[in-house]
Amino acid sequence: MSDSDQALGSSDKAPKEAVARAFGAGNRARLLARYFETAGPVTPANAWQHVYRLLLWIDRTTALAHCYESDKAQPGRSWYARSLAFHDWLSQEFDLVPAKLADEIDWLFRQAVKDLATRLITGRSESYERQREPYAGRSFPEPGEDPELAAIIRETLRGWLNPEPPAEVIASLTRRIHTHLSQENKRKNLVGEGFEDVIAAILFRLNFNIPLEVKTRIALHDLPGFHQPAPNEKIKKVDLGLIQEKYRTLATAKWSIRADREEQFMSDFQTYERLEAVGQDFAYVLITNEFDAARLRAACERRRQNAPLFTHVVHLNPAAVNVVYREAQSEGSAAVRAHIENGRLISFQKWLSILQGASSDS
DNA sequence: GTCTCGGTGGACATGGTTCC
DNA sequence: GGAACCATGTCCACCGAGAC
Repeated sequence: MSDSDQALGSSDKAPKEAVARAFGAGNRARLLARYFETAGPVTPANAWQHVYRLLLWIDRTTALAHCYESDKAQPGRSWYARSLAFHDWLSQEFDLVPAKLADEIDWLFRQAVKDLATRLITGRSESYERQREPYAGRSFPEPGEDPELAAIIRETLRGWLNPEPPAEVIASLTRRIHTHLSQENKRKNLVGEGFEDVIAAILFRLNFNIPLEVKTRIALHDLPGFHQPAPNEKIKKVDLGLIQEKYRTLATAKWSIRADREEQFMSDFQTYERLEAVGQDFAYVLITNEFDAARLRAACERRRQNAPLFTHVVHLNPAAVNVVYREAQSEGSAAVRAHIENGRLISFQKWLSILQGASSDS
């Protein structure tokens, strides 16, 4: 357990219902409440750090903070240099040596994985034993057994293993390796709705000149001033619905952006516009941690009729984007730098300050 | 002409939630 | 309990530009 784990009280025992869905909304809410109990004050200036401490992770293949797809970030490829720059910048921001950054981020996932491990240990003895009972005594392989991996382990460590470990020890080791690697696949679930939850948790802890109501994953028609959809029409949900007196902000939170998701932005907005019921403006905001210049540029420049599609395009920290592209000469990177400079791509801090009613930098 | 590299986007895997 | 849907990252193929 790292120092930060101890500081944040990770020894709390997870309730059964939370452990049953370690990555579900209930357990996320429980873990977030625990994190913020001891995480210190939340301000617009440090909000991005809380998001990174909770959600950002280390790419296992590069051992660097993740800022782009793993296959593009392998040593020798262009995003490896950018990942190094990002890792270096973040380590400095957190006042850490680069090797220690891993201990200070990814808190939510690491805690959820602990709860998942609890479930696996306690849950296997019941259903697992029942399922295997008809095949008992017939030499069926155990889950996680991997003869090829076992052979690699034996071959690599042959000179250091005397005597050679028993087969069941090697099998136990391969099972642990498989479990460790498969956990990474579960991260997607946490980064998805977890990003919305973390933003909401931060908003709950800030003060606003005009009181702010925050709703996550709310049906559009449950926000004030929007019609119900037609009976045969699917209910439209909003990642984050914010209400300040009569002003409504519909925010879409995407940790990263893909082309297919870009298409959704326009169709979502068209639905919001069509179902708007009171003839008043609403804000449409994109909050992201995307680093790809082309995707950020597209989000900044996308238009509907005669206006930008998004009222604000918000990046967790545009300074990190500048660091990543500091040596890039491409048209896309130049466009993104220009969008940061002219205020089209704003920081999470800036957006929170706008919501607080202090539109100047704070 | 061939190779390498960066950019792009479709297909897919995984797991949570909702609905029936 | 299962199907459908939604979220994400990864895998993979393709394309175009530039170097040789």
